[in-house]
Amino acid sequence: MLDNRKKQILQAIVDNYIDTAEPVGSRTIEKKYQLGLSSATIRNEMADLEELGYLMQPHTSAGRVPSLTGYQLYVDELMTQYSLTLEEIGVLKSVMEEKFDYLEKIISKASGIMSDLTNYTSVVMGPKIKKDSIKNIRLIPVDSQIILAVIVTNEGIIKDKKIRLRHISDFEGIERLEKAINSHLAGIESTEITMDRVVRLVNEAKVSDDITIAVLEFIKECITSQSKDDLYVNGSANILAFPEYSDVSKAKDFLNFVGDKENMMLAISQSASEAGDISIKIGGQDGNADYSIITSKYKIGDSMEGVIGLIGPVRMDYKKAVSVMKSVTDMINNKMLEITKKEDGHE
Amino acid sequence: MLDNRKKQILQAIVDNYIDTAEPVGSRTIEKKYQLGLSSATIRNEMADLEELGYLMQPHTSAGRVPSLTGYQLYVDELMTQYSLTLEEIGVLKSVMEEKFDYLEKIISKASGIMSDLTNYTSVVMGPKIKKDSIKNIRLIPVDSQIILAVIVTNEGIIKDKKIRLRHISDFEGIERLEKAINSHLAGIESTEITMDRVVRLVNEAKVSDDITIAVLEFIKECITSQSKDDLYVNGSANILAFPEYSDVSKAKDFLNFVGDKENMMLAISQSASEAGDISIKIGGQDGNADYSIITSKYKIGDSMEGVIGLIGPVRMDYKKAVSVMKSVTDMINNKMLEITKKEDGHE
DNA sequence: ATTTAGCACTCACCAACATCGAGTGCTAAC
DNA sequence: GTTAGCACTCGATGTTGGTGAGTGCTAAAT
Repeated sequence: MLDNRKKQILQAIVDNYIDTAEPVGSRTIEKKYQLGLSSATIRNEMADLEELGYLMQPHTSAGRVPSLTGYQLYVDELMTQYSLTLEEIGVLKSVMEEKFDYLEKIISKASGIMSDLTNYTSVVMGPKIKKDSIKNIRLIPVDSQIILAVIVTNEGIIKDKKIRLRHISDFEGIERLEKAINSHLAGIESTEITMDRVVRLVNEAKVSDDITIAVLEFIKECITSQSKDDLYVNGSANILAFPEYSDVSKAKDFLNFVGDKENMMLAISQSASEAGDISIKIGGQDGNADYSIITSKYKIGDSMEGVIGLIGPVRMDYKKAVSVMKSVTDMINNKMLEITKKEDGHE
Repeated sequence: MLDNRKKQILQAIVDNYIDTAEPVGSRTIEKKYQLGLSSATIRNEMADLEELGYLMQPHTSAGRVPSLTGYQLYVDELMTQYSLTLEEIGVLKSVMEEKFDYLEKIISKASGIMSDLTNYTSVVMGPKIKKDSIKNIRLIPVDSQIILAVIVTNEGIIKDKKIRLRHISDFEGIERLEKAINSHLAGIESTEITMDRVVRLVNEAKVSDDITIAVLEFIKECITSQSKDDLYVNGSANILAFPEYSDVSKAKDFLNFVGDKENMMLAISQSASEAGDISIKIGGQDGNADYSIITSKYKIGDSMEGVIGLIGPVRMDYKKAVSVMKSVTDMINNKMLEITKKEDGHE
């Protein structure tokens, strides 16, 4: 479709624009990137690229700026690899050497690292538990009103939640419910939590509905990972460093977007679900969006998976972002392995 | 010290400046506030007020702006009461009617409401548990590596934490530890958690040090309220709406300040501890601060207390902020009463 | 048939300059 | 003690012309 020379030029333009945030002109390309072409030729090619929709001109006598399609082509075909600097590797290493006990700490640290290294806004979604890897569920009455529900996965990760009820008296019932849930659990899907199944459970456990429903809600939450508490956002103030957000109202929009956790979870999980390992969503596709979202899935053994993401201006350093994200994903995987391995060694 | 007329004029100036964010001149005061004085007289008084240190002039031919001491006098003596509008009362009412099960939900909702109503950044610190109101502590091993530690207060509020250890085998030891802690608990102070005490506990429980230390750490956290998870910050993007933060670098400083939870907890608890019910800290006193912090304590029965706060530009609508804060504090108290009453009815 | 040099043209950006007006301080009259 | 009047200050706003980076086009060079 696009001949080689056009691609080279497009790549140079995108690279340069990502770097400088300024429309790039033909002379800049001629001097900075030795393509063996005169500015006039580049000029002609640029006119072509504009006609094809890969470039845009803010005004007649300005340089060119990549269009969304331009960025798309860039991330799909043109983008080169970025290698982390020694310093960056150092930061990652130092984190690798820290001891982590809990999933949450790793997750939140990962988010911090990502935003530190990229200066973009990072977001990490706590893992959802895969249906078939729940080792067991415990229901512990701690008070006359509160049950602590705990899910333990095969990998030894636990999630817990307090369930508050009007009054608990039927302790044996809760025990029966615990048993009933554990035995019916194998391979439960969130969509399979139907009234039917609930009725059967209630019958078996002979415990009041409200307890059962609350517990099942919790399980569903773990499977679909829809808890706001599991979302870690970092470095949203970074956005202000980018000239495209020196307009305060734009910055405000952005911060409101990133601050709204529901919204954010939706955006992240949508973006992630559509693609495989790493997905890049270039601004404006949601209609309301002036920024790009890069997401990557991480896995904890076979039992859990979650998503990490970076959000920044459309003029984002995609190659750096992608490479940092890969490293962080690896880091999470390794650190989790460490935690879960520890247990295996002992049992 | 200050005669009445000077106070009136100072009040008018502060009120107006809070409203408009613009230096206020003598003519404005003459027209907007009927003090029965000509602009010339007001001018003279303003010159006096400036000499006394209550006002400042950005430049020779501009109006006057309150100085920090000016604000201080204003909040101490001059500030009138603000009554919430019907609309604002409506918002609060609608929240009052919602059902809340959990402390955390109320807390986080309260934070949201506060920032919505004032357009400032709100922060709510989860309550710390008073030492003498811990009903009991439970240690529940849920896995070969994890103990769930749960504190239940007299009011029926619970806090819990996962404690991960290398390997747990000594289940009886944990039970002994639980008993030992519960019996030694009466009147424990965070400062009293010394090596000494730990040793004694370990001796009594005959369980390994690391478990004991981890559990005591958790208790300490609950007593001193030093958990980052219990801090809810809302509406930090609001700051961008204020002209004093249209300078992006200032806005960035602010957002970084508010985003740093450790920092924030320190600032809030310092501010709150110094005064009684409501404390107003006017910018700059920390050296690094360009903004004001208003804090108010809330209580849950006799067993817990926490802090809510508002952070905004020095030119803050103090009267509104204070009144909203009072209402929200009341709301928290009432809602908590509801939750804890529920239990009393049953027991 | 490309590529390139050359040139006229466009347009954002900036500095210099003038203008405006809100606000002051001071003096003199009330 | 208060106020009217006036000269003065100084930031904000608007205008103007120059500058330079960049373009598109044409004609010469390869």
